[in-house]
Amino acid sequence: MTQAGTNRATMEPAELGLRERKKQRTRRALRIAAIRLVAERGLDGVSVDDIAAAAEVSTRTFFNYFPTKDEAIVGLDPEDIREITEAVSSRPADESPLEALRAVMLQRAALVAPEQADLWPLRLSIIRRHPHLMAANAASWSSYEHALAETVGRRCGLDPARDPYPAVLVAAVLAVVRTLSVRWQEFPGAPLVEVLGQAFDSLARGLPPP
Amino acid sequence: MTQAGTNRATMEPAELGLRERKKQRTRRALRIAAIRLVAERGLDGVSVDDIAAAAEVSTRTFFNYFPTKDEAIVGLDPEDIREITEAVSSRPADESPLEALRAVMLQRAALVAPEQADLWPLRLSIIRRHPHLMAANAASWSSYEHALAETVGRRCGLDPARDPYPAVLVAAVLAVVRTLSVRWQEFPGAPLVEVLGQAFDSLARGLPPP
DNA sequence: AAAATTCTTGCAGAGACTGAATAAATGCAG
DNA sequence: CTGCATTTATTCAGTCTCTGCAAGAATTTT
Repeated sequence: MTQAGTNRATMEPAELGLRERKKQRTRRALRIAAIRLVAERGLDGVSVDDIAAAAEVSTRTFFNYFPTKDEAIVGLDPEDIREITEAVSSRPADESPLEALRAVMLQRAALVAPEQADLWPLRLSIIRRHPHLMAANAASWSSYEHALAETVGRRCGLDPARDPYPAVLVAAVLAVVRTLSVRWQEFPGAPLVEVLGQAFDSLARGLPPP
Repeated sequence: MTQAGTNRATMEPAELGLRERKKQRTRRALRIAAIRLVAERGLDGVSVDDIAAAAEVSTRTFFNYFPTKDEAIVGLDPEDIREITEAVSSRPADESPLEALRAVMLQRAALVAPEQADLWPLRLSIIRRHPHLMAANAASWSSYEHALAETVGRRCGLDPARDPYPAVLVAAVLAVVRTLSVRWQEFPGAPLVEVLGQAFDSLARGLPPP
C-alpha cells in the first residue's frame, strides 16, 4: 500500500477528485447535523431548515442529498450496500447462505461499535423514540435487500425471480438484525455481537422454543 | 368510552351504536377511495383532497382517521391486530410458537383471497409500484409486532422485555409474510397459502439451502 | 483562459399535516 | 320530545416538506 500516513477514523481515499470529496463531506455533515439535532430536540423539534443551517448549506441542497428528512437519519449510504453485498459474495463457497450472512452481519456489528461511537447509539435512540423511523430504515434497506437477494441467489445457483428462497432468507435475517439492534440499545445486557450470534444460532436451528 | 370488551372474535355489527357504525363506514370509504384512486393514477397523481372528496368528507376529516396518506393504503385496522393476537393466544398450548404463528398466518392468508378479491391485489400492486410503501406497511405492523411478541412471550413463559426470542421470532415471521405477499402478486405461480407454507417449512428447518 | 460539466442556491408553488374554533350529529336523561 | 353532554365534522389559517426551474458559482477539462 502507498498509504504511509494513517488517516483519521474517516478513511478518505485521496484518489478522489476535489468535487467528490466535497460531496462526501456535505453529505456527512448533513447526516451528522440531522442525527445530533433530532436526538436532542426530537423529530418535530427540528426542521430541514435547521439541519441545513447546521450543515451550512441551503435548504434546497439538503434535498439534493436526501429525498426525505427521515432518510438523512436512517438511510444507508450506497457505499455500505456495495460493501456488504461484496462481503457476502466473497465468503467461502462451502458456507451455507445463512452462515455467510451471519459472518458478514456479525463482522459489521463488530465494526460499528468502536468506529462511530457517537452516531450509532444516537440513531438507535431516535428510532426507538419514533417507531415509524424503523420503517423508514427498512425502506432504505429495500433496494439493498434486492441486491442482497441477488447475491445470495448467485451463491446457491438460484434465480431470485423464480425461487423465493433468497428473498425469504434475506428478509428474515435483516428483520432480525434490525429488531435486535434497536432492542440492544434498549437493554444493553450483552454486547450486540453476542446477542446477534445467539439469534443466528436460533434461526439456524429453526427458531425452537427456548 | 365505557366499551365493554367483546368476548367474541366474530363480527357483531348489530350491537354497535349508530355512531360507531358511521365511523367504521367512513374509515372504510376513505380506505377504499385511497386504494382505488392510487391504483389507478399512481401515488403522486392522487392528493388527500381527492381521496376525501371521493369519500365525501372534508380533507380535515381524512386526517382524523389516518395520520398519513400512506396509512390509508397500507395501514392495518386495530381490529385486525386484535383478531390476530387473539388467534395466536388461543392456539393449542402444545404447539411451538413458530407452529402457532404458521397456523394463524396461513389461515389469515386463506381468508384474504375470497373476501376482498378487489382490494387486496390492488394494495399489493400499489406496494410493488411504490416500494417505500412496503416500509410504511412495516411501520403500521410495528405496534402490532409488539403486541404479538407479548402474546408469544406469554405462550412460552418468557418476558419479552428480558428475552429476545419472542421479538426475533415475530420479526422474522412477519418479514417473510410481507415479502412473500408482495412477491406472490408479482409471480402468481402457486396459491399464496402454499408458498407461505413452504416458507414456514424452510424457517422451521433453519433456512437450509435448497 | 475559455468552455463544459456539475453543484449550489433562491424562488415560487403544490401538497401534507396540525391546532383551534365552530357547527352538526348522536347519545342520554328527564 | 326536549334539553344537555359528548363526540364527530368542517372551516380556516398556518407551518413544514418536497419539487421544478433558472441563474450563478465552483470544479474539471480542453
